[in-house]
Amino acid sequence: MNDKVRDRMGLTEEEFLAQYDPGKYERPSVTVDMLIFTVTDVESGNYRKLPEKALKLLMIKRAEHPCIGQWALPGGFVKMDESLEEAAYRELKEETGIENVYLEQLYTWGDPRRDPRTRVISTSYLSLADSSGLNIKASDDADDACWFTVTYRVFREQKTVDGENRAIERFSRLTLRHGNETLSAVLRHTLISEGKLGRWETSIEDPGGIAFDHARIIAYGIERLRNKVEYTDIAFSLMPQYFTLTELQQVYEVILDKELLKANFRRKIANRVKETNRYKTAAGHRPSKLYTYCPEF
Amino acid sequence: MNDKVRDRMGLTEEEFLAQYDPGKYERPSVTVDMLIFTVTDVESGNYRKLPEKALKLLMIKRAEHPCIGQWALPGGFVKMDESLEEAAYRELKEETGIENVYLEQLYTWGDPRRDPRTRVISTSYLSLADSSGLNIKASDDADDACWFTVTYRVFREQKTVDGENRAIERFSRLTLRHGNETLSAVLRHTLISEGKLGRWETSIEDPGGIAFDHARIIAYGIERLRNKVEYTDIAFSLMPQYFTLTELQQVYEVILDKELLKANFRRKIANRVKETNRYKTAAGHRPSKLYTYCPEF
DNA sequence: ATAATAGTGTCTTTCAGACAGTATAGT
DNA sequence: ACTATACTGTCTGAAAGACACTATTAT
Repeated sequence: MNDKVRDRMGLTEEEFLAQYDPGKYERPSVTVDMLIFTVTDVESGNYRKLPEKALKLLMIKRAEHPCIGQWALPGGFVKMDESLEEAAYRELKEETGIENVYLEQLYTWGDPRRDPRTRVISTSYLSLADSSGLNIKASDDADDACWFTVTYRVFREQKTVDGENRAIERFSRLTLRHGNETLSAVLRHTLISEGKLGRWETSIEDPGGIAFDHARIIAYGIERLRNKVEYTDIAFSLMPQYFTLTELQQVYEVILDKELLKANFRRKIANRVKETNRYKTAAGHRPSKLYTYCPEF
Repeated sequence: MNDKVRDRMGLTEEEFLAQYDPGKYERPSVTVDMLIFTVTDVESGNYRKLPEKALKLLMIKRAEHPCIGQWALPGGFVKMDESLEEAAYRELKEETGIENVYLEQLYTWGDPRRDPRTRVISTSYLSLADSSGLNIKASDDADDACWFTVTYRVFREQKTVDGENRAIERFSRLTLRHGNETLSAVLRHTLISEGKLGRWETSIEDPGGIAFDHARIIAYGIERLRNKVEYTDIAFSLMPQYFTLTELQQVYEVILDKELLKANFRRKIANRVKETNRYKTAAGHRPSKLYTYCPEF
C-alpha cells in the first residue's frame, strides 16, 4: 500500500528501511522482573487444627554486582527476538520449571538511575502458581532461590487538611521472611494534589536489604493482586484442582490480609465453584467437600 | 554497604561498574505512545437542544516512513536521561501545550516485529484533558495533527461450548472520524482456555489505516478508560472547573457508550461534587446549577 | 463426650436500576 | 402556552455485612 509512496528524501518505504541505521541513538537495556506468588500451608502443632496459609514470593540471591548478596526478583534481559511475554515465560520456566500459569503484565519501571550499571528499563510481570505443582527446584536449591513469606501493611497514616489543600502521607512495611532471614522494607506513599485529581506517589524509604527498586515493585504487585482478587477469579490460579471452600477462603484471606465471614464468602463464590462427590477426610473433625473451579455460569 | 564485597572475579562494586560495558548486548529502542483523550461539544442545529458530546483522540499523520501518510498516536523515543513519565509529559506538552493533566501508564508493547525499522518497545500512556483548556495548536495545525471522534463497540460475538471446553470470539470495531476522513479498524478478541483461567487475546483483524499496532493500543486504552470511569474520579479530569450535572453525565455516557438514568447518576456522584451558586443560563429552557469537583468527603 | 471444623438460614443495611413525578427559563 | 431541560421522590430487587444456628467426624 505504501510501497510506492516516497518521503521527503525521495525514498520508498523499502529503500528507507534498507538505509535505516538503528545504531544512531543510544538505547536502554530492557529486562523483565517476575513476581511469582504462591500460597502454601504452614503446619501447626495441633493435630486437630487446620494448617494456616502463607503468601510466598520467589526471590533470588544476587551472585553478581550490583547489589551482590542482596535478594532480588527473578528476571533477566529481554532477547532481541522474543516478545516481553516470551521473556517472562522463559524466566518463569527457568526459575520454577512450571508452565501454563497465570501471567499478567504489571508495570514498566523506567527511572534512568534505577540500575547503576546502565539505563535499564524493566517490565514487571505478576505470576500466580498453585504450590502443589511447583518444582522443588526453586524451593530447595542451595540458598540462591527461596520462597519468602510476604506481609505488606500500612502502619502509619497522616491526613493533613490545610484550607483547600489536603495531603495524605502513608507508610507501609513490606516484610519478607524465610527461615531466620528477614527483609523489611519501608515505603512512603504521598498524595500529591497537583491538577484536579490527586495522584499517589510512592518512594522507597528503606529498601531493607531488597535489591534495586524491587521493594516498590513488590508492593505494587501486592496492591494489584489485592485489587484483582476482589473482582476476578485469579485466586483460583493459586488453587489445586480439588480444594475445600475453607482452603479457598484462606487464600482470599491471606491475600487480602483480613478475615472474612464464612457464610458470606461462600455465597459470593458459589457460582464460581462446582461441587464434587469427593471429600477431604481431615483430622479430628467433620470432613469437608471438595470443589473445582467452574468459570462463569 | 556492598563497597567491600567482591564478586567471583575479585572486583568490588565500584571496580565492577568501572569496567562494565553496556555495549555488549544489542538493545531495543524504547518509545512512549500517547493516548490523549478529551470530550468536546457537537453542535446541534436546534437552538433549544443541548449540544451532544463526543469523545476525541489526538492522532498525528505520519510524515516519515514507515507507515507514511497513515495516522498514528503521538509519541517518540525516550531519551537516555529521562524517565518514561518525563518522556510522556514532554510529548504531551509538545503536542497539546498543556501541563498538569491526568496521566497514567497503560501497557508496554513488546512484540519484536511491531515496527519494521528495528526492535521498538513502546510504553503507552493514557492522558485526559479538559477541552476548554486545550491549545488550538493540535486542533488546527495544518492537517498533521487532528482530534478524531472515537467509537469502539463489539459488533459480533460467538460463544462455542464444546463439552468441557468453551470458547468465545468477539469482534469489535474502532472508528476514528475527523471531517470526511474515517479510519475503521477491526479487532478480534479470543478467549484462550489454557491453564485454569481463560485468557483474552486480542489481534488486529484490519488496521483500517491506523499505523503500526496503534489500533490495538487505542482499543486497550478505551477499555481501561471505561473500567476506570466506573470506580474512580478520572472523568473529572475531562471537565472544566464549573460544569452542570447534565454535562458530567454526558461525559460518562460518551465514555461508557450507553445512556444513564438521570436520578440514579446524580445520586451516585452526589458526594464527589459541590454545588455553587452560579447558573448556566442555557437556551430555551430552565437554567441549571453549576458544580465543582470535590474530592473524597 | 469433645474439639474443631463443615455448612446453612436469615436479618439488616446499602445501593443500583427503573420510573414517575414536579419545576422553570426562553421563545 | 409550549418545549426542552432541571431536578426530586420512591419502589424494587440484588448484594454485602453481621451473626446465630445446626451437622459431623476422629480421637
